[in-house]
Amino acid sequence: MENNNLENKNDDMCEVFNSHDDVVDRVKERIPDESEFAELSEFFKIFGNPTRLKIISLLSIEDLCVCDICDALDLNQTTVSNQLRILRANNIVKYQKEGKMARYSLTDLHIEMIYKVGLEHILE
Amino acid sequence: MENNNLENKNDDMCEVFNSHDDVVDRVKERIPDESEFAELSEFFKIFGNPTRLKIISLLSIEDLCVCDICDALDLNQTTVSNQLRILRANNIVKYQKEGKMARYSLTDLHIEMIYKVGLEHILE
DNA sequence: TTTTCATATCATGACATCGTGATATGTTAA
DNA sequence: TTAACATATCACGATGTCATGATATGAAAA
Repeated sequence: MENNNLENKNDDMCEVFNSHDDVVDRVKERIPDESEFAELSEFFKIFGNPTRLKIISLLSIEDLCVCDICDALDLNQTTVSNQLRILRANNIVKYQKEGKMARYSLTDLHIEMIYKVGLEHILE
Repeated sequence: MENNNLENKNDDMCEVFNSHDDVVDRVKERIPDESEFAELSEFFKIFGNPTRLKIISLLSIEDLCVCDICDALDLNQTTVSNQLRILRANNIVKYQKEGKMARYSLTDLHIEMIYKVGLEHILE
């Protein structure tokens, strides 16, 4: 079917090599589905903000309470709290209450890996 | 200086343990500077879009020309070309011209690693 | 109880990003 | 040449995200 040289696609691009249909069919089978790309892009969006990256960076060194994060980054409490909420909602940080304090930490090693590989990439 | 019990910070948070000043000083020293966070967040922003992730996903399987990407993802050419430009500008894909075609590939293994660790994270 | 402190949530205006139509560029074929 | 094709760029309206001020919650101290 794919080498039928009169069989056309909807659009009119790239008919130069008819092997392309094979390539396209082959790679289409091997990628995740729509909903996984949606979820994954939401996940990576979280890393796309300097404030959140700073928080991730701090927590990759040690667990901290909200006020220490504010202090270390010189950011106001609303900003930090809002970003922590987003980080929490996306399963990137977790926390435990200790009296009136909330001690935050990274959810798992994936987070640290992604952060570090990214940093390596831009520094090379 | 940091244990002076009358020395206050600008805001009035978290004076419960005076050990916190030490913690803050310690972690502050170990994080990248402002410009690196800015650059890194721009880098990760690129992963925060499903269309770009799909392109990255395809190219992690094999190198492809623009029209094959359009075809495999069922996206119009403008969309793909625009996203490829962004991917190129952020050093995530590279390409070589072959006649009128442009064959795209991932810049390096960092990209594939980040993509795959992210996928692993959301699938667990 | 009242106050203070640590943190969370809500609302909002400034700004960024998305997909896409229109159009340009550059290459090959006729 | 001219036509067809593969790809790139521009412009723009719709939508999303950001930091922050105002305010709420809830725990411990007074």
